Amino acid sequence: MTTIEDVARLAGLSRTTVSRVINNHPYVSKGKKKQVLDAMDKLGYVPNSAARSLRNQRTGVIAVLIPRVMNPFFSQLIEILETAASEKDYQLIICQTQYSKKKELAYLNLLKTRQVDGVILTSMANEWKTIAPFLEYGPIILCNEYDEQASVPMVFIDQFEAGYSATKHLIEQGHERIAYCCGKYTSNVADAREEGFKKALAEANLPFLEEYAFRSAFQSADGKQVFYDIQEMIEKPTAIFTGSDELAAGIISEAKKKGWRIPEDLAVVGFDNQMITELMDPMITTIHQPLEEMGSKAIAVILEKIHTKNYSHKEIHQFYMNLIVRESTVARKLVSL
Amino acid sequence: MTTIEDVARLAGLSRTTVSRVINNHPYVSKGKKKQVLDAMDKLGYVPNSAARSLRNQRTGVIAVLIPRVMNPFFSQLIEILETAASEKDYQLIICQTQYSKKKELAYLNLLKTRQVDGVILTSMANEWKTIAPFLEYGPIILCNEYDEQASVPMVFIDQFEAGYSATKHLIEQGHERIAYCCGKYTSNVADAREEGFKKALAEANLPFLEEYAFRSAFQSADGKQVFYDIQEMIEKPTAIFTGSDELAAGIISEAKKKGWRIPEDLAVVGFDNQMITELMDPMITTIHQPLEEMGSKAIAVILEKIHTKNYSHKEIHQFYMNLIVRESTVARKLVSL
DNA sequence: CTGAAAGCGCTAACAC
DNA sequence: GTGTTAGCGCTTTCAG
Repeated sequence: MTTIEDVARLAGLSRTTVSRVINNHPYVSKGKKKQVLDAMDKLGYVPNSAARSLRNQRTGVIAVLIPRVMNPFFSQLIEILETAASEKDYQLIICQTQYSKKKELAYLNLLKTRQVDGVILTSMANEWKTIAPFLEYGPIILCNEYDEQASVPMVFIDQFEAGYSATKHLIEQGHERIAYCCGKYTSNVADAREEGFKKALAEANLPFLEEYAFRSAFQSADGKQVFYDIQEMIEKPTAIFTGSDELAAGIISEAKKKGWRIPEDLAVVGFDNQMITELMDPMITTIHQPLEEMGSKAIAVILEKIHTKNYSHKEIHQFYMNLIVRESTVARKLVSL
Repeated sequence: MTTIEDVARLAGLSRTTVSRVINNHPYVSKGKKKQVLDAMDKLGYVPNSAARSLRNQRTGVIAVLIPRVMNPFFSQLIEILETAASEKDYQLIICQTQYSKKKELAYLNLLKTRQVDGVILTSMANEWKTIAPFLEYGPIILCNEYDEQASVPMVFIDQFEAGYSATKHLIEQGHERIAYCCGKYTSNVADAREEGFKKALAEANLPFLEEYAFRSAFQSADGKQVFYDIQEMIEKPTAIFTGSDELAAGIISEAKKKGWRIPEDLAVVGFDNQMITELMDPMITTIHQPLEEMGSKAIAVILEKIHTKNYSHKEIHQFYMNLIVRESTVARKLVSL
């Protein structure tokens, strides 16, 4: 392993001067700078990052805690965060919590061990008061999550509005029996959606029926089950609002296999505007989130926190979504193209 | 920040003893061990990982180089690798190369800077001879990729057989004009598939037609374009072998929109057995890879390399895939359930 | 069984 | 402009 010492020796200069060149400090004469650069080049020298971290008390790494990488929504978020971070010369380390409180805490420990400069939580398994103590060791921000209690920056979309506008759209199509189907993992997120859903119903004087509420559906496989449950009902809903596109796709796919027509027999709204919404037949009406903007904002915000070292400060960065109407809610001939 | 020194002071012992407790060394008396543990507990002490890395010359981190996180195949692979690594107390850092040679090299530098103990390449943008020099700094293995030249462990499936069996299946359905559609990014992978494809054709005395070969299609959007190209042909293929399920889904979705019947007008084979194969209508015939096994093997192999420090040694760990026949190649009533 | 001391590779006062 | 030196927090000889 070649060290700064080797470079200094070969260049006939001190470690300090070499260090100054590495870090682009001023006050190094042109000639010596070149000597250093040449020596570094000849030796193929690269600074040891553990030594730098130890010395500088910073790592250049940010941890992103994510429930599951395979969830397309989250993998898209990772991609965006990674791109934004790498522009700022920060590495991301991806940590899968699998919705486990224990794993989440284990990964928050990265902050304590100084393995990372900050943590981005994209979902919260623990309560805020359990997480708060980690703020002593570095910044934590929420991206795609909201918590009333949390005293940190939060980047998220208005889930209430999302639930509201999707439901309103269904009501405008003449539906009166509308089911609600949304996983409860991102706790507060799901709650806000449900509030929006309820508000739209209330405005139209429609009742919220508990038997039409499915609150533990996450993936496409769960969508299948939801469809079976609906199929068993005496008085079936004619439309359903779902918390993710895969869920919607699962319901649609299974419904079609059983001979249901979409949207005539069941109108379905997805969430996230993933690729699959345009591949399915019918194409899925969904909610589009401005993920790119959210991702860039999240990185900008956490870097700012890292630099200012003021971690405990509530900040709201709210974004707006929009409804994209496709065939799964509006009979094909009526879709505006 | 609380250090080992603080713990030692509070426990009334030396740093050495504390270190011994942390690292579970023998020869620490029960009483003193308890004193140390109590002090650590009281201070909420956690060892600084940069200091440990510097001292131990190991980081406990492995880099996974991946073209794009959003590609469901790769995100599935990440999930599996992450799970396997975390069982062994290793962190994964996910690096998106975006198929760029430059980015790939930049990330290989993590090995030089000692930020990671090893690198898993899931795809190669550069030639092996460009990558080889990095072996001086730590182990590199290929997972899901193969290279004749590479002198390192390689974990992959028999892509030749995959291409062969999928094509043979199409031929058995009576097809004589079969198109080939596979992105070329994972260079050797695609080549092997193509060889298998050609062999199956040759065995059936069918010609390989260059105009039926699409070699730069990756995502579902590319699938659309491929379909348009096919639509323009005078003599259209009646079946198509594709390199990914999204590609297949893109083709099917677009074909249906133009009124084609699948598989009657065009039979389609996907690759990877992703979720989407069962959501589409028709469900997609595809190739299933034993990804779990590959991922576990990859982690086991790289950990072994990290420990033995013998990096330059070719090892073949080949896995077998199997064809899953669904509706996109066999008319619905004939699918065996 | 326990501790003193050296040093992993790097950077930043501080002197000159 | 440049060099000397003192650590960052940890582990590991080596000596007792």
